[in-house]
Amino acid sequence: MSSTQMLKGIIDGCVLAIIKDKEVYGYELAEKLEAYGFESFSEGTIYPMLMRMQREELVTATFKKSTAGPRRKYYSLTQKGEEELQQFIYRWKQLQQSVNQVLRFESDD
Amino acid sequence: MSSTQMLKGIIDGCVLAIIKDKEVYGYELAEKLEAYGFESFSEGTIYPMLMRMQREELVTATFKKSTAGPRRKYYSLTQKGEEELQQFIYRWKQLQQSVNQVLRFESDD
DNA sequence: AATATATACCTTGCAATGCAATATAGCAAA
DNA sequence: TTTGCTATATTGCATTGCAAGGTATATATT
Repeated sequence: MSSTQMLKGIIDGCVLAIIKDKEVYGYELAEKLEAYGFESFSEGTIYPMLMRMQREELVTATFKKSTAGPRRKYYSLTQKGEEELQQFIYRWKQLQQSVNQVLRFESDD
Repeated sequence: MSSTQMLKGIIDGCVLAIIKDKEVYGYELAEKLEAYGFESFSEGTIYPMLMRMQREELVTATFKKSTAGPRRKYYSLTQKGEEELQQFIYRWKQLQQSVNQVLRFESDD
């Protein structure tokens, strides 16, 4: 079992939360996630995910010029994206509760 | 994003924790997981997972007779399985911390 | 005996998604 | 020009959750 498997589906919610706070572009997002302690984040994860979210209308995107390199694609949350985020938060709370309950009796030994 | 995607890789650790507490058979495991609040658990998930764990030598299995149906395949944790469980717990704690930080919960657990 | 019900394990085929590797390109400084 | 950082995108693969379907055992009911 790799660490990456644990992330499946969970990153999505975290990305939505970050975007809600402030519009971001992909490259920036990868750096933020790493700062939050999510290890080993590659562009092969970030960009397909953002494009999928755009396709699902959870986010919108606009290109803006950069003074330090090629243009950046900034993502913002849609109403649908906000709703998805709320649902994620609910599910995350439930998951935490269930997992911690299972692990609790294990640590009682 | 479905609820099932969030489970990827996380169920494994929970199953190891349950098995460590007491040897279980697949059918029983499914019921326990449901009791812990993990919804929608099918045998199409449980059995392939247990067989994979056996292949990876995280668990051992022995058949025992049942008085209420066909024989049961009981699973126990190996040393390797215990080590895997400890690693899962560590990763789970880290994941919780990262996600909760992103979501701006204050995690005291 | 035949049928129904609950228990119990397994397989097939599919869908979702994280990610390494790779490609392309803008911009600035040496 | 070359180097290096910035920035987006694509391809192909591996993993794994799960619905659907199959097989088999034991007990109770008809």
